[in-house]
Amino acid sequence: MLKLLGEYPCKLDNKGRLLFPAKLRKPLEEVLHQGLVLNRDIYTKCLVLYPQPTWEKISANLEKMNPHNRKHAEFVRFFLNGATELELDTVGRLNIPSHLLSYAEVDLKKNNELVLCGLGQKMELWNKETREKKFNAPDFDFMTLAEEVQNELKTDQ
Amino acid sequence: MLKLLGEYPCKLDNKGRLLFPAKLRKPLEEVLHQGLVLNRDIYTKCLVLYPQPTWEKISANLEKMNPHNRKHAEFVRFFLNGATELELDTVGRLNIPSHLLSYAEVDLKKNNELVLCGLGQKMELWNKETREKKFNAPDFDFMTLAEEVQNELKTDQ
DNA sequence: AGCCCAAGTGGTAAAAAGTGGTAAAATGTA
DNA sequence: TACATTTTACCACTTTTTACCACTTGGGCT
Repeated sequence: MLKLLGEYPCKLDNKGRLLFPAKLRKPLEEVLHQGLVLNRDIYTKCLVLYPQPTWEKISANLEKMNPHNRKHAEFVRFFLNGATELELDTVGRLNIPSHLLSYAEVDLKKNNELVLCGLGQKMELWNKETREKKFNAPDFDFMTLAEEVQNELKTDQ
Repeated sequence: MLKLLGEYPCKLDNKGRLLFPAKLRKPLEEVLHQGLVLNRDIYTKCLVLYPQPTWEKISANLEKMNPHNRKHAEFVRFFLNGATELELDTVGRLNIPSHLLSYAEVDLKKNNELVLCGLGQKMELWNKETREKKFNAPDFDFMTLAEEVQNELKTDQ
């Protein structure tokens, strides 16, 4: 069972390739040869990186959608459009398609600093700047969020 | 059953590694080989160090969250991002990621004195200075806090 | 078609950072 | 005081990262 945790700074080289952090390679050893799938995040301007086993669960869910329901079809279309299969090259670099980079607000000319974050079964890839802005934004109040979520959980039970 | 108690001063070496206090190693003997998880505290600028068994309880709660509820997703994102699995090296040192150090207001260049506190099933790691300021702050009134908490407990029951 | 340029790919070497360990100093204990 | 443990400071080694370089491929132009 994968449990990816933590934040890892990483950079793009001048050709737009991401050097995958060594520390994240270790917990992924088992599954890395099966490849990775990179996709847009649905709700925020970041990318999601799925190890193949996790991606398979996601796909399985998509299969359940009804292709004759227009909403469902539309969702699947959008969702699958961004997804790309990737592999680390021999040196441990990921070649990220430019349309995904731009979705994550990365402009190679301006900044090349990203953050890769573990989220259990998957990872998120953020533009460092975007991420910092998000967490430092005046309306981002983690404490209140935490309280609310905890209370919802309690009453759910 | 773990019951970690007490305050232990400790220091970072020049590489940012924390020398784990010998006195805390003993009560943890049983679980130390299973590893530790370090995370940001939700409500204050300190870090929380969970022995693996405690962390598992926490994770189990996170699993209950609904990934399609944006609030829940946001909470999980922020919470898991900070968490990192750690192990003591052969000499008993903990390698703390720099983004966690800075969350706890530790700047390696300026100060390297921390305090590790036992809190039953978990531990807290504080910047010594931050902690002293907190407890000495004029608006920190432990007696009143205690009264309030006790009363809330009574009415809850 | 042949040539040239640009972009993409794969790789290497040097620099930097991280890791593991040891020896000496300091502290605590019998 | 002498001993044992803990902590500090430092060193050497390994790994990771950075910055380059060179080769291939494909497209456009003459």
